[in-house]
Amino acid sequence: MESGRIFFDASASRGNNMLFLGNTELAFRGRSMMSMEEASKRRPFFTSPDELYDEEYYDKQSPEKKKHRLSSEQVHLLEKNFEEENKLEPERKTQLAKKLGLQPRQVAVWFQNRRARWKTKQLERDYDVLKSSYDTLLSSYDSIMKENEKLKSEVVSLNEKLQVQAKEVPEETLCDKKVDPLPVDEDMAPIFSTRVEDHLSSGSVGSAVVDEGSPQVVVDSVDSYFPADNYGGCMGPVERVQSEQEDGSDDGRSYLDVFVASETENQNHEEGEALGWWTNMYYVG
DNA sequence: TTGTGTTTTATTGCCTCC
DNA sequence: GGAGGCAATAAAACACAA
Repeated sequence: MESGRIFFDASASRGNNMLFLGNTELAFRGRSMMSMEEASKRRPFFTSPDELYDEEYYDKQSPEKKKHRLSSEQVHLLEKNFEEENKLEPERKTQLAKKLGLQPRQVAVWFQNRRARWKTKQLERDYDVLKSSYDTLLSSYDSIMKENEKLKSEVVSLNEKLQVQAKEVPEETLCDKKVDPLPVDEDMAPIFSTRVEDHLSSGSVGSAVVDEGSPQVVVDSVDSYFPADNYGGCMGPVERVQSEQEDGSDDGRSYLDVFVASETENQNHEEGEALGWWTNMYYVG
């Protein structure tokens, strides 16, 4: 066990006058609203709890360290306990403190800080998951756009062929049927120009705002930091990311499903279906 | 050795819950 | 109102490059 010294400010412990009883050395300020510098000049370290009120000691010792690093054994045990349960009930706190030779307050502080570190890490992990899903979606979006362009040019060339044929065949042999070219630009533009828009914002569901031309991603991380009750079990307050619960589309799909829809999906769904044009793609990431 | 960035321990203030 | 949680912050301790 490390034999470091502890500088301890009893005024800062919410009224708990914490005297250090473990096997670490202790310094006691025992006074409120005193700066660290001021205090350390006046209240140097005690080498044992017995010396706590030994006024002579003040004159002999000089302040050295003001913070105590826990030993690796202490940290190990704390980590083990944190893994089991990241919150401390009072009883466990007391037991653990006894075991470690620390003040319950120190154990509580350690858990508090540990939770904060865990949360930071979790946010980083969530960000990574979200980003990779977004990247995947973006590349899918690009390939869809290319495919779309290809199909558009196919339609154009087929129309040209149709018109050529119409000119070649005498009018009376057309059985009174007029051949219209497939609409491409004006009429079909809304269908072809697959601008990815928030599928959920139009029509019956949701109201998310998405960058024009940017795909939208909905992601859930299993161990996400974000509490389900606050963020609908989703990643949380990430811009332009919408949870399933928020959008009301509780369809049982994993949030890792990435949704891409053409802007016309809602308003032209029926028309699209009739034409066989509308596309609705799920990408399972 | 020293300057600098990171990690760890601890404090403070505010908030919520009982 | 007290206890406990969290965010923000301070400051010591540590790591490491120059």
